[in-house]
Amino acid sequence: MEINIKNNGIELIAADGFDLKNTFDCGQCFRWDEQPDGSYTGIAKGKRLRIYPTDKGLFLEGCAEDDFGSSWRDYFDLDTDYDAIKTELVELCPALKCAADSISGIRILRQEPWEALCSFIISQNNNIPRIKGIISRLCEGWGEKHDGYFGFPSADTLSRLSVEELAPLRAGFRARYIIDAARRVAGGEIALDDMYSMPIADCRRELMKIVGVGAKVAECTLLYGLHRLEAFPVDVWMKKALAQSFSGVTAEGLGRYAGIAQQYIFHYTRNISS
DNA sequence: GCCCAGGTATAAA
DNA sequence: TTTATACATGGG
Repeated sequence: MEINIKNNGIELIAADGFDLKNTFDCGQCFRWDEQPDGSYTGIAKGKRLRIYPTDKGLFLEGCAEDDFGSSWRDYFDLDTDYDAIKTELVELCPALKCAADSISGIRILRQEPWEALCSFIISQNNNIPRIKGIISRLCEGWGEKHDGYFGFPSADTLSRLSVEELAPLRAGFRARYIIDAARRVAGGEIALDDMYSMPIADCRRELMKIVGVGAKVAECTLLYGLHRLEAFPVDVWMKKALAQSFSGVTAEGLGRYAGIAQQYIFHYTRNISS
């Protein structure tokens, strides 16, 4: 990975394996927004960044060299070769080729586990614009304030709130789920940081102890918050697609990168039917 | 107004 | 074990 260090940011050279729209707007994250000029701005790990294409690659505006090394390089998963993963998946399952081509340059971000868990609790039976709105209010209401923006509130902070105090969030029936998750995580009953290496079946069972966390939210947390690429979130659309266009395709059959294949299939089936 | 959203808890069959 | 329904809210 070649980089150019400039005075106001860092340029990634030949970042053709990183498509901004397919990465930020695929439904895996909720704090990145496309701007009118085509750039994306987002907040992660308590830091803010603006990112846009250049003729040579991508420019990370406002990114200091040490922030790149300690945060963004990891967050964008820049040391993983997604093209090689795609090749492996298509060899394993040739039917995936069209689906993979429909979302080229997607990367699975290394989001923080608590933020992912909380975000996907909020996402249930909800639409993306409103999910983003709720998360935005959550951060502005209880997140740590930085220079003009807010970080994602910790489980510890949220664990001290009551459902009533969370009313301004307008999260509806999900408010008590958020509180339950925050209390179990803050209290140490659910050890998210252990889930990077625990057997995935154990992770699923632990996560589903939280009220409001079912199979789908658990898989999303594992895939997007813990970078467990073998996790395989399946919703009703996916079930239909798997039964029709991808019959016989299962998480077990797809192996260690099932979650990436899932993103191919999800995006592909959403596009052809809308 | 109406439909429905990257689901889940709960109660029935 | 599988199938129906309510759930809070608001975007389109």
